[in-house]
This record gives sequence, C-alpha cells and structure tokens, in this order.
Amino acid sequence: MISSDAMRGYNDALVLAILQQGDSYGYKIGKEIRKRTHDQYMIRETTLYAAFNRLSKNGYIDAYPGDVTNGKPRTYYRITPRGRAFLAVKAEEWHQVKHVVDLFLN
Amino acid sequence: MISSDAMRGYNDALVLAILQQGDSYGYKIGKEIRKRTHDQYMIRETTLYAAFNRLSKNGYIDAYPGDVTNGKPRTYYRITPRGRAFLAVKAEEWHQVKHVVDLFLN
DNA sequence: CCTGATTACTTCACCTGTTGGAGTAATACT
DNA sequence: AGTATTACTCCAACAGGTGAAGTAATCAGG
Repeated sequence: MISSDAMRGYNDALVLAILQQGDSYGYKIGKEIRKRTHDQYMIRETTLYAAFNRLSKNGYIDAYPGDVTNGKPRTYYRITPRGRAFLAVKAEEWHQVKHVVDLFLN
Repeated sequence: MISSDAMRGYNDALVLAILQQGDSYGYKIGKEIRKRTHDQYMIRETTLYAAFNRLSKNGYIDAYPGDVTNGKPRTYYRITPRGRAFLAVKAEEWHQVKHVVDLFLN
C-alpha cells in the first residue's frame, strides 16, 4: 500500500484528473482512486479534503451542493478551465520527474 | 527545470543510487545529478546536505574525510548495507507510485 | 418520534522535507 | 597579506500529509 506522502504533490492532480471525466464528490473520488489502482493506493480522507480546499482556493475547482440519498448532503466538485490548465502543467511536470527519477532508480 | 520539491521523497534515493556506484562527496554528487539529467534537475545545496544528514542519521551512509586538491577538505560518503536495502525499498515504491500516477495522468 | 446506522465531511496539532539567504571554513594562488 | 575557490553549515519559514477525534444531516427500524 502506497502512502499519500509518497504521492505528495500529485494528489491534487489525481483529483483533477478524475473531475475532468465528470463532476464528483469526496467519498466517491476516494473510492474511485482505490478502485482504479486496485487497492494499491487509498488516499486518506484528511488528505483528500485538504486537496479540495487547496484546489478551491486556487480556483481549480468549483463546489456546489448535490443530491442526497442517505446521510449528509454531498458537496459536488466541478473542474474549472484554470483547473484543466493546471492539470496539464502537472502532467508535463510528472513526465519530467518520471524521466529524471528513472535515470537513477533502474 | 524541475524543483526539488517535485522530487520530494526521492532525493535521498537519488543520492544513494549515485553512491552505490562509488563513494563521492557533496559537490560532485550535485554535479553528477545535473549532468545525468542534462540540466533537467539541479538539486539545491541545502536539499542535498539535508539529505546527507538524514541518510547518515539513519545509518544509510557513512562519512569519512577525503583528500584535498584546492579549498576546504571534502567529506566523502559511502553507502552502507542498510542504505542498499533502503534504496531497494525506495525503488520498489517508486515503481508503484509511477504505475499509480500513470493510471491518472495520461 | 426517538435511536442508531450511514454518509460525508471538518478541525487540529504535529511532522517531514524543501527553500532562500546568509555565513563559515580550509586551502591555494598571486 | 589578500583574494579566489571549494565545500559545506545554519536557520527560520512554508507546504502538504497524518492520526485522532469530532460534527452534521439524513434515513430506517422499533
């Protein structure tokens, strides 16, 4: 199991990547990450909600109240154009980091 | 140019990877990183020496005084068996992180 | 209509690793 | 003696992740 700490700096990007495929909310995004990685990565709640706050503050996502099925009403998030731009920058950075680290750890 | 911050958590591993190919010292390791990455990554002095301290404290590297050609005498570093083991763990973690992030940023 | 379960967050204090700026130490060169 | 070069060293600040604990809203069962 990977720690969020090893993913530091890319948690925000993961969230944006998921939102780029459609609006969603906290719990669901957490589950989606877990599912897509086949349990290799489970983002912690505190890490996830801290990410939402940062992303909101920077204008990369917008929040709006969602429907309720059972329990507390959800807050849905939508990626903004600025968020898409930021994601593109992060993806590019990721490719560079990957290349650089691979030069040493192989 | 990549920031050390984007490399956070892997700077220690880079240093160990370089030391695994032979003992070396601060300045030289810094230059080696820059050279191998074709100027894509320049680790900052403070980051590098902070890494040495951490690695020493954890018993992953040993320090010993080296020869002098010009200027202050160098401190050489040698990787320890524990350091090699740690590097192996980090390399494995890196592969997982790479796989996970790639699931989202592609 | 009260209780407990479920879903969905929220707060807080702490920790680790990176940063910029400035300073120090030892030696060689002129 | 003074300057350049090499090689660190210290420090306070900051960002992002962490664990533990707490809160809030809704629904289902008795």
